[in-house]
Amino acid sequence: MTVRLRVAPSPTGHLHVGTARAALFNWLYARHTGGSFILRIDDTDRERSTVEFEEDILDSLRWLGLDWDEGVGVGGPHGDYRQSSRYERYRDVASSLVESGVAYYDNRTPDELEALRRRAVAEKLHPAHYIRRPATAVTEGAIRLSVPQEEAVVFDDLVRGRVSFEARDIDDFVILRTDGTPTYHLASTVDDVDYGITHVARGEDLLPSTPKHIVLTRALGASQPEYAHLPLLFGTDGKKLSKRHGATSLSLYRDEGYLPEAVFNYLSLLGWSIDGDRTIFSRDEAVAVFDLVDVSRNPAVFDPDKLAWLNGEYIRAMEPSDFTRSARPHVERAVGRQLHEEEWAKFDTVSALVQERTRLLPEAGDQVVFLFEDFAEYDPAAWDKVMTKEGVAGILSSARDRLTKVDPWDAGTIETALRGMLEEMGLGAAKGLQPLRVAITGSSVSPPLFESMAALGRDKTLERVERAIGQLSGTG
RNA sequence: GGUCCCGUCGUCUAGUGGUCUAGGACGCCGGCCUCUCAAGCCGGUAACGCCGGUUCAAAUCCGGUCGGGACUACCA
Repeated sequence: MTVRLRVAPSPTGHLHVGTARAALFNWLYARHTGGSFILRIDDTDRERSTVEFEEDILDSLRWLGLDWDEGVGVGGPHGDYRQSSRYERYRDVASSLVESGVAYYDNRTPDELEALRRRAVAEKLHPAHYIRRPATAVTEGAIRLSVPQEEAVVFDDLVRGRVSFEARDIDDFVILRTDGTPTYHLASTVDDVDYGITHVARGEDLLPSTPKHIVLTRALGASQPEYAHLPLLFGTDGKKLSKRHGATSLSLYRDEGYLPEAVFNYLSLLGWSIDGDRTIFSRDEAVAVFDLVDVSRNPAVFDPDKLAWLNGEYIRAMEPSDFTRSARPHVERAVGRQLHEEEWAKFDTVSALVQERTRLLPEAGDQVVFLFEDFAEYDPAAWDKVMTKEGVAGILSSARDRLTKVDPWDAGTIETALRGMLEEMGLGAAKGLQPLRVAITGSSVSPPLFESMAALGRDKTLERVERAIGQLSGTG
């Protein structure tokens, strides 16, 4: 039998990194086994579901490189793979379960149900203890599944091993609401059965719901899928990852210039490892060895620092031309306007230098703004640290004189001239060059100086050296 | 409270009775290199929650304990 897995996000928000990680593991296992990966959209919450979020989810999945074989957007033998299209199917299933006697109508009010729960708790019983089929049958209201009380529900979870729930702890849960809409348990289970899902790999938060799904699956006369409950993702405070922890939507990472390969690699490391000592590996390498049984049981803390480091590794590994192209939007964003061809040519001359110094693409922009716009003011800390020292004015004016004569204007010639100056003045490179860096970039941190000057051009370079001299003498 | 899950460096993890005075990675600290910053290289920091038991031998098996988490809806 071929393996079939699915991911079933709700379009009530952007694709969450936790959902993305679950999708990733499903995808890895499908690809590893040569099975199918299916995208279903669980949009039964009509109030909060939007087409924009659905689009965002599809885009994010594609961006991550998780292609699906069936489902929303690509079709397949099971309709459009949206739960909102299957209400009739869910109602039919619920009524037939009532007919066969394994489900029943319940028109008790929330207050009555609450009273039953309180009573059970007061008697130190499971809250669900008294929520069972009422003595007298009714023919309206919500529909509950009658959970068989004889035996425990036991299953072998691929990541957790044997898990067991006492039947008496499983309440007769609602499968169809009074308004005729399905609950998550019904819709999800019916879909898994109808779509022939063989492996359900999802977040551990659904572990307590699994016995319900198993009981329902049996009631439907279907065979039970394998379950794999993946460890949850936590924020740095040890709590389930949520909005409070900052960036939790995948599209945000895309917009902030993370590389999909890096995010893929990082996410795969959360709860899984390819072996004892490799951290960086390709999709194909992961596909080759991935197995759900190797997934870790403990929750993983999402560490933005490590993701950033990994992203830097991937950026440095890029083809220089790919980097240049990827960096462009970020450069324009940092500069605050579009650049023309001549300016791009300048950027190209320092692109490789910038690439080595970039972890996150937006940093590439920050490093080169000085090439295209005059900075408004010097970084105060940089100025205090390097420009207030003895002899700085002399360095600047001497450099100005030398730079005026540099010909041709390229990094090598500039370096020769400036190093000649350093030697003549008896200055160390660090001491003699930092003032020039601050003068032309406004900052004490920048790409290498000679290349920066070469890209900036002679006129601008001299202009900025003059500006610094003026500032020093108090007339700037 | 109840049910269930989890417990190796700050973090992600390797480890399935001896090869573990516990390995790799991020971070952090120090050094080298160096025009700054990165990168690179070298070195360092730091963990088997605790208590019992089984065994010649336990991070690995068992029990208990403590701690954390998820769930506990006519949300998903």
